[in-house]
Amino acid sequence: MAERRPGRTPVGRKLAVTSKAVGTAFNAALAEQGGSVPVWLILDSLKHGRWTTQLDLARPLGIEGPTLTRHLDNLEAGGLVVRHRSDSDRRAVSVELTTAGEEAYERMLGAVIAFNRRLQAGLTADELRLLDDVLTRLGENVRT
Amino acid sequence: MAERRPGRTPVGRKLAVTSKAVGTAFNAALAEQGGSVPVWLILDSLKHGRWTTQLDLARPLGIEGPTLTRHLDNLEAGGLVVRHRSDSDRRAVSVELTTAGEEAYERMLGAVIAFNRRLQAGLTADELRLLDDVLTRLGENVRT
DNA sequence: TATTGTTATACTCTATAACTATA
DNA sequence: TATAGTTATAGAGTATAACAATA
Repeated sequence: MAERRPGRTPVGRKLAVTSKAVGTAFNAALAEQGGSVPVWLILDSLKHGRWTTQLDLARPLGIEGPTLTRHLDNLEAGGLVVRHRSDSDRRAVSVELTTAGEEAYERMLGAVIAFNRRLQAGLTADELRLLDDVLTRLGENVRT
Repeated sequence: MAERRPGRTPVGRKLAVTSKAVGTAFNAALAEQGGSVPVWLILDSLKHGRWTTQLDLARPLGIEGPTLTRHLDNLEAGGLVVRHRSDSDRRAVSVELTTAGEEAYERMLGAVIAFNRRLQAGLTADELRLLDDVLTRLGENVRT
């Protein structure tokens, strides 16, 4: 069996456990504003218009089309977004935030900012930069 | 709306998206050996005997008692662990890996080692140390 | 009364396969 | 035939509340 150096957990295990803890806390912070992590990621993408087709939206978030459809169904039922088919290509669907959606987004944004402040407490700018860089490379390393 | 410096995503969002991608890939690697991330974490804890009561096992993994019970039910149904009540305290339950459980653990360990190698590709020892340290502090920052 | 663990129940997020409607 | 999106269906992981057994 592999020996472990004291204080060093295999990075995969560490990332799995930490990200679960952080994700759960992130979800809890968003739940107070009626949101969740995937919902926040979707609203944020809509807000910043970083996409064209729904698959282009889903892919970077690591979800498949039907999962996005389901989230959009819920958001639409909650009155946060509206969908209507495009005129130029009637297969395509345009999704927009409603006024209520914008307001919900802003509330969640407040929770996200507060959460990030708490999460980053005690970390230097250098450490945050390096964390960002390392996470990027980890993501690339597992991309199929 | 908050401006974003180029190349810098809020750490919460980055961690959420990256850990989802890494977690999905980790799960896929374990699934080839009949496992999953939570199952691996549980088997690994059993293997290293780092616990006494089931709650002591569940807590560090970020799950609640009933969730652990469910996983142990599945593991027992699959013949990987056996449970029997302790003689000294008949409320407590002792959980042990069977021979089949040990074998499954070893197969998963191979997958985990290979996965970690892939995950860490291109990262220096210094970067890994810092990542470990930073993840620890992030976990502490969200601990309730 | 407090603790250990289980049962009952239900929720969220997710995916694959098959489908509709366009193109 | 290919593409955009949805519907149908199913599964994994999780939690809260109530419970049983034991201390």
